[in-house]
Amino acid sequence: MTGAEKRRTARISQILDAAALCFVEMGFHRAGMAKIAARAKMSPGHIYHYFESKEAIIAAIVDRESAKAAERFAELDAVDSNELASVMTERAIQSIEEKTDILQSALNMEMLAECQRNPEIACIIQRHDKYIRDQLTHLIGNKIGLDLAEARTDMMMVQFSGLANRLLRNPDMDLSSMIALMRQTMQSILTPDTIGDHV
Amino acid sequence: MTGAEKRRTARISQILDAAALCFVEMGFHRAGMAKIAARAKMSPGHIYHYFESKEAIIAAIVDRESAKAAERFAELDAVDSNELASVMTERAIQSIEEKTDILQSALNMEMLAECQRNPEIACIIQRHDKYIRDQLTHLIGNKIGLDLAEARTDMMMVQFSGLANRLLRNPDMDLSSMIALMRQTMQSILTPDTIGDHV
DNA sequence: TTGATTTTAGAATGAACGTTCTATTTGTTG
DNA sequence: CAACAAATAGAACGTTCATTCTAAAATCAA
Repeated sequence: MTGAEKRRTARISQILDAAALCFVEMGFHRAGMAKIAARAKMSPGHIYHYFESKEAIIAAIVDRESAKAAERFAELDAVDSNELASVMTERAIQSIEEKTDILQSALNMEMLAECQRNPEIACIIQRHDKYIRDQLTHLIGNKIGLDLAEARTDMMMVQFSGLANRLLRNPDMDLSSMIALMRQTMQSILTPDTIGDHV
Repeated sequence: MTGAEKRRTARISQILDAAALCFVEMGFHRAGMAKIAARAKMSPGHIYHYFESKEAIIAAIVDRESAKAAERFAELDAVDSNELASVMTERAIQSIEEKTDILQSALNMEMLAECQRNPEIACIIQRHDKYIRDQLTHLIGNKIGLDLAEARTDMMMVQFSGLANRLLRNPDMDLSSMIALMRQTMQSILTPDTIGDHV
């Protein structure tokens, strides 16, 4: 990578990092380019050498955040088949405990709200969602070897997003009982004969 | 109710209805007062005779939409105890099938995004969430008479919000299999001995 | 009907915002 | 080092937006 290319990717990271912070704090449409630029330590005008518009920055953020989530699922492919079910369960619990994921949740809601009126954003989100779903279905069906892998995947994904949603609506909720609930539900989803054959 | 009072409440409804439509289509912060006023068939300035600011309109919308959701749960109090479990299940499925709830989802996401930076909105949402949760816990614990009512309530609420979330992320999803999944999960939640005693 | 009060319209205001433009600095290359 | 290209700053522009202000229309009371 040449010096120019290095600088370019560094600047783009600066912009995306700054934008992500601003978006979490103020939302996509109240975060101004001036604020983003100040945080990225460059002039507003300079941002336009790397991004065509503010919309392009939003799209890039959505893509990056979705890709992050997808990557974490992809890591599970390397886990041993016998341990996979318990590793997935622990990962799920871990994501509840980590405070950092609340920031992620903030962006998630912003993204979901946005994808209902911005087709480009909707497309990005759907692409990553499909990737995660395919990945999980493969893990559950082929590696763990359970039947009805798609139904189990959907249950799991409902569980994940539902939990994030509830933590936003009720931030004072008792985390430990939520974790117990999540552990049990995950085990139930990843156990044979739990799901009826009428699905 | 005097003529003046009638007119007043009519105008307020006009404004809230118009605002709700605008907010669904463009989001809280891109929907301009001019658009809302045009849709409510009055001048922008006139809106300020009924609402102190745009923020106040947002708060009123959040309150109204949350109250609508809470009301639908309150209706279940009148249902016969023996039928309650199946009525709740059918209600859940119905809410998946109704296309109108997608509009509701749009507003929900907007509201959840907003409540992360607007404490007043957060307060409104938390109040209604607590009301719904208490209501459900009462129904499950006292009317149906199941143990571990709080845990079952939380599972149910996770399920609900999770499903709405997933339908946004993957609008082409097969509804009938989702409904089958929901029916089974609801039955599982509302059946004794489903939940382990370590919760 | 007349006077008073409320309701309504619509233009005016001032701030904020996304974007563009011009100029300056920095870095690279022959 | 000189000359050119890329990077960067920051002011300027045009627009949009929430809000305010002024005045007209409508309603009501007596």
